[in-house]
Amino acid sequence: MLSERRLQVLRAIVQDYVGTEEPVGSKALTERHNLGVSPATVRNDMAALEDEGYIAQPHTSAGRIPTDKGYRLFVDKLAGVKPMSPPERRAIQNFLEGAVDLDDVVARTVRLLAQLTRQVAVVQYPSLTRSTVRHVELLSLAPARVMLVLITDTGRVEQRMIDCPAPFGEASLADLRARLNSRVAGRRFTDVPRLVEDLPEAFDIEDRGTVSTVLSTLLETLVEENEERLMIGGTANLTRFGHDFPLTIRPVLEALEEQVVLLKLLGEAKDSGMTVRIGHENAHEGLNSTSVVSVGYGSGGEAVAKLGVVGPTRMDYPGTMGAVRAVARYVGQILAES
Amino acid sequence: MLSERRLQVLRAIVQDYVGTEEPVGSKALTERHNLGVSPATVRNDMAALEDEGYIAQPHTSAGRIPTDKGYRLFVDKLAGVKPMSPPERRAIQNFLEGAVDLDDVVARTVRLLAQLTRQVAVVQYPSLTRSTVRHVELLSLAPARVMLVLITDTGRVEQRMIDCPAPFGEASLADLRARLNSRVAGRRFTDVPRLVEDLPEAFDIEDRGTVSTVLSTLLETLVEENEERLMIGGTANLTRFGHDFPLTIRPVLEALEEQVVLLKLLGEAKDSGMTVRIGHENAHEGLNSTSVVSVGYGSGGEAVAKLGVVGPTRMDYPGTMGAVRAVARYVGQILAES
DNA sequence: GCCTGGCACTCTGTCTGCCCGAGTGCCAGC
DNA sequence: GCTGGCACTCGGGCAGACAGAGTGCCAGGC
Repeated sequence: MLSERRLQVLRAIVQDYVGTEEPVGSKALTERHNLGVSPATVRNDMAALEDEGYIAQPHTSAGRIPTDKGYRLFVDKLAGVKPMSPPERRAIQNFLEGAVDLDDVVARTVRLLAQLTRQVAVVQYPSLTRSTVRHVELLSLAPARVMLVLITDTGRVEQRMIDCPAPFGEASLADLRARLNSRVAGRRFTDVPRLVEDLPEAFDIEDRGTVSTVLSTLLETLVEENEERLMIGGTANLTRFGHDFPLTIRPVLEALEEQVVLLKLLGEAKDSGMTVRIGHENAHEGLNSTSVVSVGYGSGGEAVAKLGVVGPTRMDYPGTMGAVRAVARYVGQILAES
Repeated sequence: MLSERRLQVLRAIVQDYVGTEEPVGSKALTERHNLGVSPATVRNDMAALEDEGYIAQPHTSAGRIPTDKGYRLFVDKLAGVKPMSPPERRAIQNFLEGAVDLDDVVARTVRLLAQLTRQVAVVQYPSLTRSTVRHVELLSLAPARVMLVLITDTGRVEQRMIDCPAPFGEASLADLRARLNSRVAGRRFTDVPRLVEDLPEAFDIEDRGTVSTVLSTLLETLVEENEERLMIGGTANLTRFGHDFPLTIRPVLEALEEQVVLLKLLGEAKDSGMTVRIGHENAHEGLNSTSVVSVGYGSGGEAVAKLGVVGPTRMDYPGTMGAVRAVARYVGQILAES
């Protein structure tokens, strides 16, 4: 177990390193922090911290930098979440309130997060699987061609073109539309399959094929995972990464281009509360020198999607966590209102 | 006027520099290209080319590199467009044909372009202003709340929430929906305002307010320019830019994040034919050391949007132009089919 | 027992001087 | 107008020296 002072030393090292980007030595530490002890004592503490694996030396006779394990301890025990100041909160709220539609909400959220944290922001679109159906619309485009439009409570709209096995009259279509909506409107996606199961039986035999086709398209749309879109922004902030660029930045950019990777990344995060993955805790190799701070957000009490930021392990964790949490909260509010 | 051989020398310089990324000297040139003259002669030609501003020396006693003006001449006079090979064409077609909806078409196009050219790809969504209306749907969500869904011939769907000034019956809504569609379905966006102008007059006095509100929302949606979305990809290719990164890459990343900048960039390109903007020809400062190759694409003979790539001025112009042209052509085909 | 000041040691980053190679410009000759 | 030759310039790479920062350890003091 580490003594109180050693934890303080670790905290000081993390804070200084995050600020200066340079390995921090014992002398500088005592000068900048009121530890009440001399550099020599701090050196002893540092040696202990190094033995435990919390900090490391890039090379002999350099200062120390925190390891992933050190950051982990810092985040878990030594630092809280820095709340946003009232003016900041107001700015966030104002900025998000100007949004005109869902795309805009997401786009604004990305910008905001990127600006506040000066890092790369990732925002997942409110997910279909968690939300409820507001309305299903069926449009006849041709005798045997129907367009399905699904509107969700988060304001998202999905459309699918359907080629029917047989021509389908306008009356039958209206009938199907009415029955469908009375059953699924306001229901959660996960309940829909059960609710429409027996629907084909209510129709004439010659229409059943089409009804089934429409229903299965609807169900596909509901579960379609590749439709989990997301938006990223602030990649220019990657240039602040370190001085040894190309090698560091390239794999990160590559990872960010792969929506699949990002979705998995956000998916791995806890559903509730904030998740911080530090360095090698990230499964994806390209992100081994980054940390990901993510949190769920949603219109009700429930999270419908996640958002977060990707930055160097050497990041301002309290500030970043504060910003992420605040943004998630306000986005949730905006979604609930609209 | 430059002699034939001097043009050949310029062409050789561009080709070598693009290949090696290093200033090219007279000796290397004569070795790699069959110019039929000695290095000394080439040196004289180089001096002339430098006087004219086509090439430059990074410093005394280094080889020469092309200037923007040199690339311009190269693109205009010295190089053609390198056609894709049949296998490449087939690969492009196969890859694009797998797309399931418009989003997917655009996403695949971006990936494809980025991979083929190994540069940053930018694809504009088929623009609303050029296309036609397939269907307008109105849904009553609450007594005084209507959702407008606009479906375009390119498969794009836009939705807007409308708060009505007065409650609006289901019958009136159906009436409006029918009248609206009979007038605008299949028509170009630009014609819509004229076509719906007198529509409110057909309704009872108490409904006119709502009808007008709906119509104006529709018109807004049609012209809404900020809805000109685009997608980019291949930013990881920026890391191949040069060895002096941070300074070069940062402004480019920043420019790429600004949709407005990119839209303007594509907007500046000619409507037909391929546009190549080299280095300082780009209005945006951050892109002064990049070239942009763009071209319009569309489902019919007409361009509905643009796509292109952004790369270092030192790029393989013939190859890039070939890839951009080929992709645009096939995307056009895919859009026409769906 | 813990903290402290002092001292020797190590390593990095930087600066200097040096040399080599690549490339040029120019000139005289064919 | 082309060519070979020659002197000149400049950047890159390498070795050595040096200053600065930081450490580890030890003996002494509270």
